[in-house]
Amino acid sequence: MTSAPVIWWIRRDLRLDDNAALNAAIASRRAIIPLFIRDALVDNIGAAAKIRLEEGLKALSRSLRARGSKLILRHGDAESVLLDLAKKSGAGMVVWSRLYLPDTIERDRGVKAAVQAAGLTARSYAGHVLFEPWTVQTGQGDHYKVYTPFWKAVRSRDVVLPDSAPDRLPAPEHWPDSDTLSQWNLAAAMNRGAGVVQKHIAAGEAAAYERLATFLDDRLNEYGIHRDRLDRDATSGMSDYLSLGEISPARLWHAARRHVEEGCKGAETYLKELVWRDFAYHLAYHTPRLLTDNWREEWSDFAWQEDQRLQAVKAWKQGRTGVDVVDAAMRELYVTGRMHNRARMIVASFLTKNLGFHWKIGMDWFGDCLIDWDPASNALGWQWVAGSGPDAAPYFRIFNPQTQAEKFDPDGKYRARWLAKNHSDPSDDALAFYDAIPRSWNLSVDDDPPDPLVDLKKSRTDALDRYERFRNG
DNA sequence: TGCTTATTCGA
DNA sequence: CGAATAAGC
Repeated sequence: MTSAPVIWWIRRDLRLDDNAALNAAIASRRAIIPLFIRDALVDNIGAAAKIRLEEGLKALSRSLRARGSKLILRHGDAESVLLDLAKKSGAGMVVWSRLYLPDTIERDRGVKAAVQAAGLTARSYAGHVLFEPWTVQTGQGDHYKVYTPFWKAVRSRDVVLPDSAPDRLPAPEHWPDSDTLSQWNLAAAMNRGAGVVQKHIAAGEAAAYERLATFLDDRLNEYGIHRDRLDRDATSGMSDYLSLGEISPARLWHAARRHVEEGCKGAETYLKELVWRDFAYHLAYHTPRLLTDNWREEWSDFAWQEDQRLQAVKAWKQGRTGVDVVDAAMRELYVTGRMHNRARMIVASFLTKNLGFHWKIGMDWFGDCLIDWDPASNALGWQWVAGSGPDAAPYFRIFNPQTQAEKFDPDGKYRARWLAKNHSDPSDDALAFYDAIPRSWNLSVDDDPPDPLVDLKKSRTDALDRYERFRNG
């Protein structure tokens, strides 16, 4: 290859399959320099997400090597890194997959302008979502604010059929310098046993497809029935792969659509869940305050609990609320970096309703602990539960954790798995929590089980009273 | 993608 | 008298 190389700027598309930016680079018949930049936006992600990113980068790096290529790592301001690398490598073009959150849009706009001003070609491509936010509109030309009409608007749409991964990526004559992952030490952000979370991660495209195949073969048919069960492995498990783009939503869409056509019962339900992710991006794009503030602006008057009860927040984070299903879920989060979707709703309702704390407190904790961290989905989820978001229920919904546990963990298996209490022989997972926590928490497996932080009945009526006061101004 | 209370149903 | 159902939040 003698012509100027093209830089494939990798951000949240750690995949070779179905990657329009990569395919454009290949179509250009130039040498490709795969580049990941650790910039301020990367530095800002949570501790668990950083560990997950490190594992994802390792997997991508291996996969690139197997195809005669190499992952180049650089840190610093994206614009300067790109311009510097382009200059030193003689690259004439930069390609990337588009992202849709305000901070990434702002960064990418600046980068595109700077790259073009330097005389290079900059091209961006779709792929992180199924439907780019500006492509879904109501009859009035507005954006959708309620899920069901959004779903109806997109359910029959065509999604471009994914391209498969290239066998080889043309390499440049000289590889530019690269940082190393050990230099970056992304795990250092975690002030606790990173190894515990790491053990639960299976990063990379190959792992994603393995999990997907199992899901499609063994679980999709019953997905509609079992997906809410805390005590079963009945969910897709695709969220962390989607978060880093190790699998494309289009790939999942087509897999599920094929199963719908084959009469698979749960496939439609799964498609709906996949489209919720798009809906979240869509709303975050059109109303960015979704990510940081109450989507319903009148909620700024809501009387959240004040700081004097922060002990309760601490207990929530540490899985010591004394409400078993809540504590089990919070420990699952801390140990694995994941939490069952149904459990996310239960703990969110408990924090925002029973304890009365602002949803942002919970969202920030999720941001620090989740390996599948996705700002749009999380903001939508937390605001949906709190009641401050779009598509809210016409009533003030308060989950009863006890009822939820009986419905979705009828034999108590989920609770027993994550809680050591009342068991002479606690599970490995329950014990792992004590390896994962920082010493400063000062907790021991021999501690007495905590008393319930609040009475469920009273905290419910208190929450309803707060809501009534808010509604009546 | 809920919960509670009141009411009806059916043994 | 417990289970199913309906209404209202």
